[in-house]
Amino acid sequence: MGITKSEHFTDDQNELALLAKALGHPARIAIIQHLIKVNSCICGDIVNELPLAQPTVSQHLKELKNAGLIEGNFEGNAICYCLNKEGFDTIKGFLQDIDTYFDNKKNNCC
Amino acid sequence: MGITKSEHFTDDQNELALLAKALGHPARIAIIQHLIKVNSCICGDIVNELPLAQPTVSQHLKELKNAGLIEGNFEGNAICYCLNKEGFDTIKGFLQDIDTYFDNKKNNCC
DNA sequence: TTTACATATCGTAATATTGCAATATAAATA
DNA sequence: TATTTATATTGCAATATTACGATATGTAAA
Repeated sequence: MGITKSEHFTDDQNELALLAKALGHPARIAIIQHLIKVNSCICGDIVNELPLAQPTVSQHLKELKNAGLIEGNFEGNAICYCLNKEGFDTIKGFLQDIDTYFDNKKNNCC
Repeated sequence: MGITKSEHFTDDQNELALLAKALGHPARIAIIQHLIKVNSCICGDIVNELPLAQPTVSQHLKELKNAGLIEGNFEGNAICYCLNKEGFDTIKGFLQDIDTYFDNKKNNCC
């Protein structure tokens, strides 16, 4: 079907899945890694960093923005992109739960 | 197209994207949260925990396994599922890079 | 060796995603 | 205002994902 039965899951589960899904493409990972690498916001010219056409990059940026992982603000002629801490904090919370699992796991059948 | 241009990205980027993609569905988040909640491995009966048909759950488990996020071993009649630390450690490494970004960010235009 | 139970695979329909050319929009500058 | 530059939107083709019924496979116990 291709349609996800979101209504059967909790808001928490759906939000985490949306965040993870937004990270689930190498172009979007590359965008985020580039932001990390320059250690700053990127004001314009993110298209030339990626091996994809401009409309495709625009679409990936939109998905990251919709998921709440990046922010984009007009800076003169261009748009300034930054990572959005909130989105990543949600993922971090999930990974902390996983750490707890490994710290406390009772049964080691695997 | 629906086809990802993996060959244009690094192995690192492709691997992270695959891991994130595997987490990018609420059913798969639910499976992992259930493993966390029971604080142990789950030997059988994971189908009844989810609002999806058995073949669908089997498919989701397969994707989590392929991504390296869970492990499954035969335990008598059933299969025992556990979280796989390695996969999650890769994601944690990525999030640590993001922490570094927020700690050191030079330019605060956003 | 049947039977029962758990899980995997196949086949298929519905929908989503990816990518890009063409085009539109928006802001700065000449 | 016209031009340039940066980004977004539209429309579409190719491919991927999701879901499940039907069925196969594998394991343990009767």
